[in-house]
Amino acid sequence: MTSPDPELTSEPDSKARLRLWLKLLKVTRAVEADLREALRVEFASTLPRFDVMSALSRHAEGLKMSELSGLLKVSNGNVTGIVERLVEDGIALREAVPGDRRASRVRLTRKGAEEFARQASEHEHWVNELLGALEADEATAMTEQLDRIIREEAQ
Amino acid sequence: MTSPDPELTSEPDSKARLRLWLKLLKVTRAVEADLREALRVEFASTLPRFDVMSALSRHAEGLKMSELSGLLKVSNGNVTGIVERLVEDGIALREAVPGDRRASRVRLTRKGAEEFARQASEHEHWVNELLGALEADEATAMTEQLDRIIREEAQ
DNA sequence: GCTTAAAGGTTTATACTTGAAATAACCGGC
DNA sequence: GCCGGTTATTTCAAGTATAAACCTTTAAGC
Repeated sequence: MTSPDPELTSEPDSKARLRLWLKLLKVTRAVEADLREALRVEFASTLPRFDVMSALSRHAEGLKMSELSGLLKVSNGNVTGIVERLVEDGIALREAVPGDRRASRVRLTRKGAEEFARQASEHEHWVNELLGALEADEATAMTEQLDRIIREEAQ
Repeated sequence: MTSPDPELTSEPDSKARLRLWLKLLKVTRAVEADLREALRVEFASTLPRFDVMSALSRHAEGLKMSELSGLLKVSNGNVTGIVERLVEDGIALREAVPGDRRASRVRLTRKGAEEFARQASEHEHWVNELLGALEADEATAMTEQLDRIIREEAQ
């Protein structure tokens, strides 16, 4: 178990980070796939819809389209279609913004809020199972490390 | 800094895992967005194409469509379209599998292999910068923790 | 040989995603 | 009041993604 000769084995740190990236991608995709499947089976819904509903539920007063796309970090044109379908399904509604005829404010309907409450509860349960390999304190520590990546990038 | 009264503050572990999941998603999406942008600007390519090329480069003998979709964990019909475009661009080619007229084997052309070599080198460099907030040993430790999630899930 | 089941792929319908272009409304100065 | 630039949003084209239906081909029983 001696430390190997650095001259012979020194591997650039970039390899360790590359492996981490590939593993991050793998975990995220695997968990996403499970969540998507669960949403589909249990609620006949999708992950993007859940994400939009989640953002709206945290802002009962409603969000402008651009605020929504900003929060979710997706393109502007993207939310147009998702909100469109949510409105068709009676989950969300759009209201005019007084004083600005360009913008509209999106918020959950009562039905949408109730529906999200049900889904969010199940969602938390699913995530808890999927990430159950980590103890709560490990999860918290990893969250903080990941936060450093976010902050470094933001600059 | 005393430990708070558990009766009042005890928060289920599921909240810690949920926060971790949201952060995982945030980091992965942020890094993916940067990599996609870089691939687009530098090589006029996309992440899915890079992923397929990467898988093919690790299997010079070629891969069947189903092997490819299995490795990348994407749907079967998905790779059909991506490979189609790679073939159009002279990056990949399909050959018949002797003894099985259903299957075909996909592999990189010489041009494709050269192109991938260039892209992979840059890719590693980008990832190294994007995850630079973590030291190599931290990255390695996190990779192992993530691996536990994968293994638990696989059961 | 014939039937049936399974495997390998493509096609289809639908949804999500991006970046870029288009549309419309606002806002400042003049 | 008009002009030019900015802002809010939608539309568009192309690509990515899934699940489900479908078509061949292969393999297994009998």
